[in-house]
Amino acid sequence: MEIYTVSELAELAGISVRTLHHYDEIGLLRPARVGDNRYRYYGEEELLRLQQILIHRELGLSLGEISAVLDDPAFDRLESLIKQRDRLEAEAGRHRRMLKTIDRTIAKLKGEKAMKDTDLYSGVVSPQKQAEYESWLIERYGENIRGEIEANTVKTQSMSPTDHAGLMQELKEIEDALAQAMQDGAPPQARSLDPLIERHRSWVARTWSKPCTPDAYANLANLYEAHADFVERYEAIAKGFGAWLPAAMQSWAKRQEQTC
Amino acid sequence: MEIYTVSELAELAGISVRTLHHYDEIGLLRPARVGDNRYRYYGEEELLRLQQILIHRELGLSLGEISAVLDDPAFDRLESLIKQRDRLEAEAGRHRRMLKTIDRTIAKLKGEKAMKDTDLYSGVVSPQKQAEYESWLIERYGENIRGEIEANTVKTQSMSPTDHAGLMQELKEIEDALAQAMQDGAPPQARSLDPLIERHRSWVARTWSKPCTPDAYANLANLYEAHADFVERYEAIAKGFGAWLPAAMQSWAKRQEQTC
DNA sequence: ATACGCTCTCACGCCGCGTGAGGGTCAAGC
DNA sequence: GCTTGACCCTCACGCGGCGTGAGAGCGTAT
Repeated sequence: MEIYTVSELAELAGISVRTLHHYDEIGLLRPARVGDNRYRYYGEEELLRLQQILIHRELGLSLGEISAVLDDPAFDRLESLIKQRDRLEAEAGRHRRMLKTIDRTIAKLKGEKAMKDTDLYSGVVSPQKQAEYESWLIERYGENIRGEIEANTVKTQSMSPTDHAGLMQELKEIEDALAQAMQDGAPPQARSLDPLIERHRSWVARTWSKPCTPDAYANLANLYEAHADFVERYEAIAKGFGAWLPAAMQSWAKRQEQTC
Repeated sequence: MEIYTVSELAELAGISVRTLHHYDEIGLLRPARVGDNRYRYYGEEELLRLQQILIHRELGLSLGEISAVLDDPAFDRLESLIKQRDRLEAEAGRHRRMLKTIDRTIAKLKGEKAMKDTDLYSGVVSPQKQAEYESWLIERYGENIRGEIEANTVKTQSMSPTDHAGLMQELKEIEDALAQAMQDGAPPQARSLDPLIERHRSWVARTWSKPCTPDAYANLANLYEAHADFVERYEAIAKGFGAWLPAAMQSWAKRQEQTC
């Protein structure tokens, strides 16, 4: 059994002694033993836990989240990874929008184009703020549906035509596949739909700049169901699809929550 | 000429009023005018400056750095924007790579769950651990190492159980011999180890589909040293082997490079 | 007049530690 | 046994980038 002092473990892991003290303070990584002299001693197990901590830290989790994750006996690595994936995708989307914004700003500086003030900020806004804004929208879709649509168009306008077309093409493919499934007689609750619904959710996650949780996804389904514009749009794809799709989405979301 | 109050500008930019106050406090973004009532009023110019600030902030500059950059009289907006664009693209690339890595890890974890019943033989590390390990590796050591990992796992996965078992048997023999040498008191730098180390390198070369140069071999040693799974694995063979083996590998690699 | 929303200025709190200050502990050498 | 120097400890403040009140003034509509 190997035993490490603070500085040994710190050097091994490439972190500072202070960091180990801190992790002890907040109960994230306790020493295996503490001597009479109050020296901290760590063993193999703590080394492994520290590795886990550092991995999650690199992926951008806060220390609180990490300790929750690691101390959850039913810690699901898969779920955790999927969460990370959604975060990354949202980030990537933000980056794409920022790129477009910068390009347009460059164009403006060169005097080639005029730009509206609101356009200056598309993509530049902080992720938290935008996330807040969007979840707010979804919570209150009923009264603010126009705002939502407006925000959406502003957003998509800030994309290049080719990007936008590609995104729409992808959405169309997913929707067509879902409509086909419906026409083949699949009930909205069918588990066989899961891969398609997952693709759909993933697409949505990319256009939002916040993680699309099952909960949020279910809210989106409600929105689809409640608003005539959306119903119309989906009915145009296939008869009954305007009701079937939200049902499928809600069914999927429910199952996700149950398995949590 | 447009004039904005704090809350107007904040909403436009997707930031908080407090943030504008803060930027005023630290002199990063001063209002165009301040009324008798001490209200802050911003104009077009401030709007543009705020955009610059937010872009730079997104790119990870501190507010101090941003103000230094923006207040440099030789500051060229166009040039700066182009630089930011480049950095942004690099960031986006990193994100894409991380996404891929996570996807691969997810795929593997899902495969593992589905095939849990058909758990034929245990490899070097459990596939679950390995999946996690790979994403960590790529985070730490970059994209270039991915090819090697990929080739490695693909190869071992595509092998018949008997072949795989044979390979593992051979590896075990080499490692046991090395561990024996260590326990007999050989320091990692001993030249007498060369034949064994060469056998080891040769084994590695066979499992990689890429040439295993001394340099690559030294990198592998670093990995062995850095990751707890490997350390654990080698410590299980013999106490201290987890540190000794990488040292021996590195020593060998160093000598190879000198003789070149 | 009064109510409501916007604005202001303090001023403390949060995270993830860095960076001392001030003092004990341990092994080695004189 | 005594010093030296390298460790270790516990406070405790500081930083950056704001969030989040509290308490008070301003502006406009009814």
